[in-house]
Amino acid sequence: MAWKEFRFVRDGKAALVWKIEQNGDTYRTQHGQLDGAMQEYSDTPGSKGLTDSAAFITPIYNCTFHVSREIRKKTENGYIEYENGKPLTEQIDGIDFDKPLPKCFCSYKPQTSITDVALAKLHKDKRDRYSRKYDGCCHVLVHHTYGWEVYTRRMDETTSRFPKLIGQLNELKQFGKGTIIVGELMCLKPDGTDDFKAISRFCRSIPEESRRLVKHGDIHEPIFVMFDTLFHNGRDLKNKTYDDRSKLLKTLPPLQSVIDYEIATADKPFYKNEFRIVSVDYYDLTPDTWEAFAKEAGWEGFVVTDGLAKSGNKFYSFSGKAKRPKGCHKLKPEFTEDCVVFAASQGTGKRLGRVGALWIKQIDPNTGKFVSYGKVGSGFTDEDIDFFSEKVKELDVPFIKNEREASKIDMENNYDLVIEIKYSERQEDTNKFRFPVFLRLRTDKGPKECVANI
DNA sequence: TTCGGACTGG
DNA sequence: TGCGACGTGA
DNA sequence: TCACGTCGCACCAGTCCGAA
Repeated sequence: MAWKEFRFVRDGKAALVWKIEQNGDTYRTQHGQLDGAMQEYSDTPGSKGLTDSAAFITPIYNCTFHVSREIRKKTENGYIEYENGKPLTEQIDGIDFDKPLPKCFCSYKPQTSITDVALAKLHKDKRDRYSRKYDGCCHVLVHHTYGWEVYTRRMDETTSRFPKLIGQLNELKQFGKGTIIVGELMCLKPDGTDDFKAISRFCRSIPEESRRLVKHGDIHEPIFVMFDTLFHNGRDLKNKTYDDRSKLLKTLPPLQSVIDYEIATADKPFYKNEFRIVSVDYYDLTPDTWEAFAKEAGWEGFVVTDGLAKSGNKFYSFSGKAKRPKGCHKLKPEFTEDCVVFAASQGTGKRLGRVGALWIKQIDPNTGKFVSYGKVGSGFTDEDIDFFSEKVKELDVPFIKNEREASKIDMENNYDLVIEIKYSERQEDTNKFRFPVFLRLRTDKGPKECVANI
């Protein structure tokens, strides 16, 4: 079968090329820059469902499904199909407020970290601005020529979930047509910490169900916390400084000012009024104080931004992927703990035939017994993967696929395999790690020393 | 009723 | 959400 | 040589949907 070719043209840089070819039950992709070296990957998805059942899908049919899904993904990220070096359609590179935003539009994101040196310099120059980082769902508000619309981060139009929000947006005269605002949709617990579960449930349910959840009081009406303005009254703000842009946000009350903890009860909202559009909270912090402050409050962390930074071409993109401009960084407290490996999962793709992830357990301090706290698959180098693939073979560590198989394993049987991981927090009910990352092997520690810090 | 795949969001 | 691998170009 | 950009692979929790 012939290759299908797609390209993504960039300003002042070589175009990106992506090709895909299906051969029976296997497909290959190639990617790289135009006229540059290409990297190749291939996959054989295999069949799906039980043989002889109505749902059985042949390997070839399943492969075709995977291929069309890959093509859809690339198309949604702004790639255009090419034939004989000619584009079949036109690539999107601007915003038309008469139309819905394209799927490939994407706002910038903060960089995942900042070095101590860089942060110290920002502070010394008095350019560091600290805003709280929220744990909600990122959304984009757009004032089209035909009114306000709400979009998810992936540019799915979701306005019908937010009748109240739209009504309130229409009263904000400072944001005219041709405005794009990015922010976080939030639910709060009575103690003021972020309720990610609640907002997640609201955003994932079908719109009618979302509204029903609010009506029945299962979830409070979400609040929208603005953290930046990309376009204002038709003007692109990519060459404005952060301080300039934040003047717009400061025309709204910050989140903290609309909450009254005194009136909060388990089932009663604790907002001072009905208004659900606020600005981020700014804090007067320093490189030495932010971490303790965040841990004490139980918050995700902060975003530190250079007040004089301009984002330029990294302000937004039409590639479906967030750019990370200079001068905007996350500050997240980090936690590390030791865990015992009790099983492994088979890898796929480039980890095929090797270990994909390690299942980890710790001693629950309340019962003194070992409990599974999930698995870790990130943070491994290629050498680490080779090392652990050998090690699990040597120690005869079982391979398992899911939690059900994990529950059949005798947790009190220990392999002498202790690793240190870092994570951002533990999940609320299960105490499993959220975003676990492998750090290093601990040969100096024994299984009995791995007690969960909960 | 239960389970797994597809998908999304972090 | 996280990370590492890889190719490219300053 | 190193920074940057892109890609691919891994995590947990949740909803929806269809099949067993």
